[in-house]
Amino acid sequence: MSDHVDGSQLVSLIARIERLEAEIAALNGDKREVYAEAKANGYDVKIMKALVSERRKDASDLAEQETLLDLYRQALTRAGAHARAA
Amino acid sequence: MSDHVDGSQLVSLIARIERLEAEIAALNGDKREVYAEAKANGYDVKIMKALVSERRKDASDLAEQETLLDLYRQALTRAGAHARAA
Amino acid sequence: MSDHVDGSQLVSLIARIERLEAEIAALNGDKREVYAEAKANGYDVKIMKALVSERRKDASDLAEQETLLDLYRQALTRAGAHARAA
Amino acid sequence: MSDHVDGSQLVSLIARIERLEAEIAALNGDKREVYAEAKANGYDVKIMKALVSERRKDASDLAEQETLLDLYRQALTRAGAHARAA
DNA sequence: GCGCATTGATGGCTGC
DNA sequence: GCAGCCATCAATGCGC
Repeated sequence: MSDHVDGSQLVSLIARIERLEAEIAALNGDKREVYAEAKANGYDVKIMKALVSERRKDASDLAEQETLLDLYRQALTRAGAHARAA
Repeated sequence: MSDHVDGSQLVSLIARIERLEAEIAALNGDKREVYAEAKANGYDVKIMKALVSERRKDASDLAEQETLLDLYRQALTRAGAHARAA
Repeated sequence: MSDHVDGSQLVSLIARIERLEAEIAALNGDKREVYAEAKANGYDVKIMKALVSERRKDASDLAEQETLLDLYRQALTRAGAHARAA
Repeated sequence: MSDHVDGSQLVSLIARIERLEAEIAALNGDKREVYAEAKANGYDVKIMKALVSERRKDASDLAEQETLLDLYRQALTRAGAHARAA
């Protein structure tokens, strides 16, 4: 009897999860529609996505560790690393 | 002057996208909470996720191409293919 | 002078990474070719991939926690959860 | 008898795929080692990955559609879109 | 040209 | 408490 799982609680949990996933799927559908509309109005969807992604990053990175990245880039340049560091 | 993009329309589109993404993020947060609650009640989250995933597949696959997969499995078994087809 | 990165070491590390990534890309190309060949011989690529994936799982899961998954499935069935736990 | 699959050919194909996947897995292991070594030498792995990714992109994008992206950025700026296009 | 499948990147979780 | 690992999510590339 010990390997007996409380079904009704599990049902409830699973139901909540599936409800949330359904809502998420719906919203993703909406996103797709917005992009479709954008394209219909002559915008380049790929670029728009890049822009959104950029804004998402900027929001979190707070001016960023760009500094360190620059430093590495310079180090790479100084040392050579020509032709894709082959 | 042709490479001039209608800013206000773009703003609107981007805003709608970002709104949708925010809602999706919130729902994903909710999902995480539900799983946390499940875990707190002694359920195995990994298994639960497998179950949800399974139900998702079943919903779409409608009895499935299981047939063909079985056929391939049998072919593999018949011909040998022991120890991971090494 | 402290924010000075040793360029030659970085170059070496990056070069090794890029070498590895190039080899991986090549092997992925080979995989694609094998699948193309399979398709040319009348096999269903999608099913084959499912099979390979299945074997990969089986290899790691070692008979698995199928037990617990079954238990959850049963609990769900017992309690109802009809129509996708709506 | 028609739903009979040539087992030995399938075995061979699957075996080749699994061989390739094993090699790829090994190389990915090597990559992980290189990054671990980098970290041990004081490099910031996350930044290094960003750098590698950047170089990967640069290689393919050939100077890029940066132009259009800039245009969109400007349009956005002109029109307002303050505070994350809320 | 669209949708899907794989691959790469980020973030959460677990073990030390 | 942090580092390493794993699982999820976004993004690119391929096939239909």
